[in-house]
Parts: sequence; structure tokens; C-alpha cells
Amino acid sequence: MSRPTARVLSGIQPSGQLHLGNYFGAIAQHIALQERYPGECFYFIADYHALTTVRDADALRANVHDVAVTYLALGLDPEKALLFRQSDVPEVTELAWMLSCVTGMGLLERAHSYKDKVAKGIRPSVGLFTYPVLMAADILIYDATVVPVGKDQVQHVEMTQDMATHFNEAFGAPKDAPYLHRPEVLLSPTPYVPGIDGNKMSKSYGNTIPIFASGKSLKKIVGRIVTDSTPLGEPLPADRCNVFALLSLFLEPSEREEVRTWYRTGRRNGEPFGYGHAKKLLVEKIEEHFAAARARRAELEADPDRVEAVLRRSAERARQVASSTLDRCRRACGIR
RNA sequence: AGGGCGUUAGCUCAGUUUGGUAGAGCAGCGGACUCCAAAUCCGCAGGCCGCAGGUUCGAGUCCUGCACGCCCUGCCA
Repeated sequence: MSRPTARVLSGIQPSGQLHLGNYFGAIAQHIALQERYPGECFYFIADYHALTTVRDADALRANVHDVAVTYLALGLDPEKALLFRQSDVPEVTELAWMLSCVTGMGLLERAHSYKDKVAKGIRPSVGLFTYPVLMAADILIYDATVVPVGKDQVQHVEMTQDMATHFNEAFGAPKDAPYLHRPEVLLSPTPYVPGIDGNKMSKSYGNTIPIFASGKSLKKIVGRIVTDSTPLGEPLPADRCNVFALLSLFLEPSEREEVRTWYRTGRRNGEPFGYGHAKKLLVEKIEEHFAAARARRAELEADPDRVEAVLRRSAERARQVASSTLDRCRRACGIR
């Protein structure tokens, strides 16, 4: 069996309200890729993975639904990309077990994200420790060739490559017909998205700007973005400004240079230009950028069955691919 | 597996000796100030006191069981 067709695979954690960091770091990429690999983008909502942290059944269900709504509102086209619940393809857990049996403890003990969490004082469950195995199963079960990830996830994809090879070698796959195919990393061009406190925007820092924040609540959040204490009318350091960094994400290069000029001179059209004005502009840009998506989101919220139907239809196709891979692996190791 | 210690607000902990209206700091939220923030000031909110029984007029506090965590010892290899 030759290398399968190009196929993109990525997962999204349903661990809370999606924010601008998620959008620019992953979601926008995912949606763009559906044009480059139409029909071959597999995106799953990682509810099994979420169990490593979430302890609230209703919240998990709500978050999964919210991720689906958000993706569809932002332009995910179910004709070009699959969007399904990880747990709707339970075959993946069986493959994860098989992989765990060909994976050394040392490989997992070396995982950065695991070590970081333990160092931060998180008490690890077995599930947290074996997280990369489930992730490998997620990728390998769909014969994915392209895995778009940020820098922090590269190691996990490399571990996936290792596990694929270990499995193939352990069960004597012919060189030209591996049971599992080594995926490639597609390093996403992740721009730096600062949170309102200046650290990287992340749910765990509590410094996020939700994608669909708007009106008064958005003004409040943007208002709280940390700035330095440059007095009004004096030059502002654009390159060290969180507001400018966020603003840049929404601006064309030419617009960005214009704003940079306002920062450099501390003036706009002869009037003093300060952080307050920059924040007002940011609010406008955010509202404008997501206006259409916000409207679609409202429609989808009113029609949960439609969202559910997309998830189910996607899962059906994903499951076909998954059972075929699983069947191959079962035979390979003697389970069938 | 046995023993010791621990479990109280989002976080760090006090309150257990002597049973009597659950507290502090930090974080959070609101307001003042500021072009906006920060800092500062004012204010607010925050809790099945791990779970389940028991004693008592009354249990965060005493007794029993259980769960989870850390440490020591043992067992297995």
C-alpha cells in the first residue's frame, strides 16, 4: 500500500471559551487549509483529551457544542472539512492501547508538556502521562499526512512518528506497506498573541479576549490591556505595546504602518494619539472582523440540531477511515 | 500493605489546644483617578470547611469509616 493521499488532521480542546489566541494560533489556519486540501481536512473536538482536566459533564458537553458552533460560524465548510467529536470514533482508544504497548516509558517521560505541567505542580493522572499516545492514535488512525501545529506541539508529532515506526517494526510491516504512516509536521505560522496582561494569551493565565466578545464587555476587556505610562501626545513604543501587537493581527500591512506612524509621533491627524485611542481602534477592528461570524453564530445557536448533524455526518466518514486502519492494525498484531 | 501528617474562598494559609455567628493575604469584580492601563484610594463579592456517619442543645473543631495527597517503613521484583 502506498502513501495515502494528503490529509490534514488537527484536534481542538473543548476546554472553554475560544479566544483570539486560539483563533490566530489555530482556527484561522484550520479554516484556510480546507481550501488547500478540500475534502481531506479532519478536525476533531478532543473530548477524550479534555477528560484529563475537565470534571464537569454538563460543561464538557456545552464546550464541545460551543467549539463546533464557533468553527462553523468562523467559516468551516462541512463540504470541505470534517468536524467531529473525538469520542464519536471510539476506535481511536483501541489504537491508543496498541500504541501504548509499543511505546517505552522513556519516550513519554521526555515529553516537554508533561514535564512542564508536573513542574508547575499539577498532579498527573495516568491519562495526562499517556496523552501523547492518544494523540498519536488520533493522527495515525486517519492516515494523516499533514499535522498543523504550533511549536509547542511539534514534539508530540515527532513522538507520533516514533510510535508509527515502532508499531510497524514490532509487527514486521513490509517496508513499502507500513501499517501506520508517519505524518509530517506543518509548522503553523503562529503570530505572537499577547493576553491582556502582556503574557501569551492563554486560558490558564486568565488573560484572554473571547472571539465573540462585543459591546460593553469587549470595551472593558480591551480597556484592561496593560500599557506603559507614556503621557498622552508623546511617542509610543509600538514594538513593546500589547495593544499594537493585537491590532497588527487585524490590519493590512499598509494600515499597520500607518498606525505605527501614529505611535512613533504620538499624534494622529495633528491630534494627540494615546493608548486609549489605540484601544478604541482595537475594539472596532475586533467587532468588524468578527461581525459576519457573530451573525452566523447567532443563527447556529438557534439551531443546535444543524450543528449536531454536521458533527454526526463528519463522524460517519471519519469512522470509516478509522475502522479500516484499526482493522489493519488488529490483523498486524494478531488481535484478528 | 502498615504508620505519620495533610485536605477550609480561584491560590497560599490561619482558625482544631479549650465545641458557641467561618477569617486574612494575594488574585478577581465594581467605582474614583488616568488618553487607556499600571500604581494608589474606596467598595463588593466570594465557601457542601474532602465525603459519609456518630456524639452534642450546638461540630471546621471531638469520635468512626472512606477517598485523595505527601512522607517513612514494609512487601513484590
